[in-house]
Amino acid sequence: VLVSTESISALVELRRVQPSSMFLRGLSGQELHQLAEIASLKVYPARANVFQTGEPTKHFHLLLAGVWKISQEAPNGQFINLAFRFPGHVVGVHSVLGSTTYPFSADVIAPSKVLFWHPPTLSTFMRQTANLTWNVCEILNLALYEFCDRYRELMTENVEQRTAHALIRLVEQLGKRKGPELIIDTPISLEDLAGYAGTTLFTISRILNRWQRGGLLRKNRRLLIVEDLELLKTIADATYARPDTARVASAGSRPR
Amino acid sequence: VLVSTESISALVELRRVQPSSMFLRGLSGQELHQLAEIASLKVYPARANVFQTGEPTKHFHLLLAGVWKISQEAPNGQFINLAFRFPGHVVGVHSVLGSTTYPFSADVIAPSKVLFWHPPTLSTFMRQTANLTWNVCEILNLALYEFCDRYRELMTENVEQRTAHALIRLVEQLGKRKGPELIIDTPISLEDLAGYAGTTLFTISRILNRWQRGGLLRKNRRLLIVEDLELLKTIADATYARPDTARVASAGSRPR
DNA sequence: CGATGAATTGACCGATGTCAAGTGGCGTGG
DNA sequence: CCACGCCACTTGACATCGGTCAATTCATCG
Repeated sequence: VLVSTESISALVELRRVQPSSMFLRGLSGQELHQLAEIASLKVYPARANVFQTGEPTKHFHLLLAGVWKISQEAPNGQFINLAFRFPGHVVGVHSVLGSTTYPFSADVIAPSKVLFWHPPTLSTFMRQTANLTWNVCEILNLALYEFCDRYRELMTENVEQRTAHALIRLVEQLGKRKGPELIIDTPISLEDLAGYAGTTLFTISRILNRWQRGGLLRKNRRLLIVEDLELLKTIADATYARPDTARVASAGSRPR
Repeated sequence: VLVSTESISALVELRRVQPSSMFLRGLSGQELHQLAEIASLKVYPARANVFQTGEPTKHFHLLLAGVWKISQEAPNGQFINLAFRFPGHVVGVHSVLGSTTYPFSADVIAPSKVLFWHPPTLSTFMRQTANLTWNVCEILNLALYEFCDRYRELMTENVEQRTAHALIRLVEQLGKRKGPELIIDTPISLEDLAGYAGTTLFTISRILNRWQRGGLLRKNRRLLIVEDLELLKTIADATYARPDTARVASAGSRPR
């Protein structure tokens, strides 16, 4: 049989990300092979736009390397970051379930490599592959959990707590451990962070600087180093009974 | 073969709700029959609690009649309504995906009838029934869409718009058309509404009364009648450029 | 008809968004 | 290699939405 070089490298990539991908969990070598045959490979530079809200759905993506930002623009122009996507994650699940336009935009934050599929083709394959359908169920279920959590946080927590939660989520996904420190070397703008935490870049700026003065983290334009994850978690869960004033990291901030 | 009376009535109920249930869409008579055999039937009175956050997962539910409220309590005691559930909806999808505790509470708002399944049993059946797994995928996908929308709304819209959206969602599900009016005869407390719109019962009270004075709706303790759905939608989508003052339904409200 | 819980209304105020005016680091082009 | 300009970020002043609490009023049910 004919086997294209593209499907060979696709197979190599699939094997490589399988351990870190819910999408590929439990698939047999045979199934990976079939997936690879209908996949294509592509590379994106940083800052590229992959697709925009409202565009007709062209592809289902599996991220192999890099970081993507999934966002929406509100009618008033404000930007909301629904999620960040990392290697092993999929983007555009809705496409295989019959949705014909993208309900959000995807932008490349760190140079990326992806496999992508033609939705109807993948959809057909999924229907024959019980494992794959099940995996998609689990992915959606997990995403739903996360959104419920973030919805509740947005509704009940103050900006500082939400920012802490946002940072924790980020650190868990792309923080590189180095002794007691966690390093994020993907340059995420304050605006992106704000859109993720549900606030404005002004407020984020104030909070991060306050935390920096308090020794919770260090940062510059392209690096963010969390020095005290425990304190961050304390702030995030600060279950103060009521409109409390004793803010953990505010102690010793600016005099007035 | 032996067929219990319970599984017979379960089958009758399954046939009845099938047209309005995403969960049962496309299932064959044979499959419905098998589902019925492993199902149980139960009735709940209004105000009953079905399960609480954190309880071990006992059942997967399919609502046949009535209305349920799915909620969480925030650490500070505030109540959040994640969703209302109506006939044809399922509750506790996470249980068949291996989750062992309920991440939310379910309470009965209007007297209800449900079919329920033992999660591992249903899980096994689902794995053999591609259609069912696919349906669950679509349900989860839709729920995810809704939460993304509500997340964005919570982040970008003011309370009046969010309240409008909440009311629209309610009316679409349980509004009974009567001429130009839409009647909601399920008594939903202001507190429940507040938890659904992401605000407090005080603010909800003020907004509903303002709308009532503006002729958008009428209400009493147990009935809510939307008289002008179009206006409601206008308020919900009010895409005013910036902190605008010309609020649609505020015109002609209280003198001060 | 009284008790109970739900809803109303007012007064207050604080967290956080908005806007304006810097500041500084980085990359590009001369 | 330096200088310029740009863009991301910072910081302050201010306004305001909507949450909090307290005091009533209202309906419904026994």
